[in-house]
Amino acid sequence: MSVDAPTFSPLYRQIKDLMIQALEAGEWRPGQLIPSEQELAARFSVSQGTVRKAIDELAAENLLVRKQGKGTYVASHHDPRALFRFLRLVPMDGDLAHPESVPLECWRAKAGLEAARMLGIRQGDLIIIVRRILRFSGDPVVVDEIYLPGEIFQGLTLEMLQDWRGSLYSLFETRFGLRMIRAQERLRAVAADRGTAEILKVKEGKPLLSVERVTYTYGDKPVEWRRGLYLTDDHFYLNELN
Amino acid sequence: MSVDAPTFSPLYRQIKDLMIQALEAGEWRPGQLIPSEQELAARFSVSQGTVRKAIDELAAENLLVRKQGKGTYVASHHDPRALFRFLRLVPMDGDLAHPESVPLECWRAKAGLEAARMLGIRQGDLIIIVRRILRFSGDPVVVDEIYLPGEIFQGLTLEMLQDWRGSLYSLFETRFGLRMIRAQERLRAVAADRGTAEILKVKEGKPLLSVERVTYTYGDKPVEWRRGLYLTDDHFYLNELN
DNA sequence: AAGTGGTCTAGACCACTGC
DNA sequence: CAGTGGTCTAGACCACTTC
Repeated sequence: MSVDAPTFSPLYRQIKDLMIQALEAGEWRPGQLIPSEQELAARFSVSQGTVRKAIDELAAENLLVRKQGKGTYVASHHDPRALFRFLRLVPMDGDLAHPESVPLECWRAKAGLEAARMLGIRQGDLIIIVRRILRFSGDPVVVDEIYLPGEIFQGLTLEMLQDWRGSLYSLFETRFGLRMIRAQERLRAVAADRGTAEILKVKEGKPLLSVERVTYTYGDKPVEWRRGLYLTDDHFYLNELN
Repeated sequence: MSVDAPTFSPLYRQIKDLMIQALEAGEWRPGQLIPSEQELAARFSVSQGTVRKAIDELAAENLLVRKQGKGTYVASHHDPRALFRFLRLVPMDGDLAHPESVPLECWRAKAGLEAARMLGIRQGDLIIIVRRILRFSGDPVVVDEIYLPGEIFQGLTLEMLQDWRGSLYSLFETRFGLRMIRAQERLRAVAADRGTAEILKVKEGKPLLSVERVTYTYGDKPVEWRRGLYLTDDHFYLNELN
């Protein structure tokens, strides 16, 4: 009853893997221009069309960004368009104001059973926990609790978070060389506990949208686990089903 | 300050549009095999590679399904894999039992302001409303209220819904020739009202996940508006962010 | 004008399916 | 074996950006 391993890997996929290695190794950094298709074709000794197909897939996975006439760039969370790739919360009245992140706390702890499982580390390993709120045009709408593996995020402090202008992930990218590739979210409806209710200025028991997210970097390695509680009176979570 | 219309449309995209027309006109029906790439290349007087790129995009949009060695098929909601394309609710304990749909009511009404706006019809136009529940291994988990334009769904009855084995969309496909292409969902957390609470066997005020969905057919035409209330004690809404 | 990605073609060969 | 989609190549030309 053994299942055969895939016995055939097309050339363009091998090239793609080589390019992922180059990205992972930091040879090409976020925001930078990578070599032209012609150069890559020469480097890997394949035709331009083959490199092209590899880049096509990497662009579809949001690892690279093509710009006609200019070249191909490594995707970066500094790009303002990247912000809403993971944040699906939208104001009900087309108000496009960017949310403002307000870090509240940042402390060290030992990983419990659940955090360890979600982050792929051992129970008892050092983790860093961040609490922050997200405000839309001044009003607190989201309370986030973010669990990070201590090994990767050594040196992260509340000050660092508070001083940073930009998204969390753009900070992670520049300070820790971490690229967030994809994420998985599990949504449920829950009742607001006392503390959360106070922060969001609602009554205890208020229905909130609970969003648990595990975020992965290269090689499907989990590097962030967070739980957000969203107040959905004036906002909703928008999801496109294709 | 005028914005230029896209002044250039590549050949493969024109071919793609022609193929969408063939799908829309019913020349190729769900589940059927379409002509081979060679035949299509001859029919449209382009190279196979150009047809290929058109099909690539249609396959990426889930309108077509390629099967190596066999040919290219028109996607169908009869395909069991299609079921979970739109239903993102997953049991917390990897229980893969398929949900069971239980239609409760089906009646005619005139479209109110909101239904008319969502369905792109005029206020007062005939609509059909369906109420049903979804059960996972016997337990009611979802209450759906579904609004359909009367013009398209003439003749839909509760009996028809109850007799049907399979998903709603597969019924719509065979009985009304309607292909659901994509959908948009807006999620919020709400408190259970009296009636819903009774059906789901929970207390009034229980936090529920409200899922509003607008579903589109060819040409981005909305043809269904539904609101579901999901009980998320033993299930969650799973979303992949890529 | 030079360099980039984007399109289009034609042909060869590979992998998979069904007869 | 023939027919299908899948891969790979080489070359020509187009559209966009920059100098």
